[in-house]
Amino acid sequence: MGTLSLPEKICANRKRAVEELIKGRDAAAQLQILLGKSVGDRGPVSAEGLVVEISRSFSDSISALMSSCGQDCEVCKVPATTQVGSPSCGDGRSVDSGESSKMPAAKEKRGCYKRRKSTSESYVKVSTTTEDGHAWRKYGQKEIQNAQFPRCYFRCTHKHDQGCLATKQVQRIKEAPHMYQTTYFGHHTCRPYPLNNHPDDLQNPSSDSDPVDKNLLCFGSNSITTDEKEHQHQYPSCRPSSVKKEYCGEETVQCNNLSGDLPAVEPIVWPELMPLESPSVYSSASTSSHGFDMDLLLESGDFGGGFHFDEASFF
DNA sequence: GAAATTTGACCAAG
DNA sequence: CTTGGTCAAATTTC
Repeated sequence: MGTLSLPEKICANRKRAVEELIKGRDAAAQLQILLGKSVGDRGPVSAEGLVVEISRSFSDSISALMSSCGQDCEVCKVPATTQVGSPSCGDGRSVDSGESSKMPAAKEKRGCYKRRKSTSESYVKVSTTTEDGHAWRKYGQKEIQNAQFPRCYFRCTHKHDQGCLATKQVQRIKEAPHMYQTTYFGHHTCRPYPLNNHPDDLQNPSSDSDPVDKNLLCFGSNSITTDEKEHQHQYPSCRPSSVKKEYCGEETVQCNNLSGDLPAVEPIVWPELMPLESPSVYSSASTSSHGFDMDLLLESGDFGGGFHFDEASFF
């Protein structure tokens, strides 16, 4: 250490990151294929092993990238374009007063908002459930081109009473209809529910807890540090008591209390997320390697319930 | 009656 | 022009 100049060190780290990402990608592709097979048809490679490999590769690459740039590294900053929580997104209403000048009377018109840029701060979670411990309110649904299932749009229930701008989009995955891809935008600034209000729960978010954190990879939002993520998910309620109707299902993964006795994998299913047509024919994995992109699939059911995903292996 | 969901319309981005 | 994200009135649920 110390023998390399800074540019050399950055280059080396970058190379390492690329290698790790490639491995991760390949492992993810294999896992994707595996998940498309029946349980008894897995061949020599176990899904469990692949997940571990994926996790390790991604965390290695992340750490490599993190270590290769200082805090001022431009690459690691949030894209300057859109920042969730800014007046231009989250809630489209509060949009862009400059542009509203061409609007008659702001509030009269519907759809007066600015569309979120794809580069805005977001992260994706793929799970058999859409439960995440927060209370959401559905505000829209849309048929998406080339998607078998409609996409549902949710915003934080506390948008109005607490001004929480968090939103999410839920879409069933065409290649795996029992899985949901949930894209989160913005941070929860609300205090969801005083359920069991353990002060520890509120003040010590690191108490491992967050079902989301354990399983998601953050993309696009390079600005979300671990601390921020912990803050943003500091209410790790795994219990449906905190949830409204939309959380009638069960948590299948990543609860802090899921030590062993996992519930049967039975995803929450909104009727509107049901297939528009029978998903009897899955697309071949080769056509969809981009569909999952970097999303990490973790389904407890595939791990026989005994597999505990260790956060430590992640970061 | 209040709160949540549904659904058609509106509008911006591409 | 097409597609996707959001709004808000109407409807449903509790």
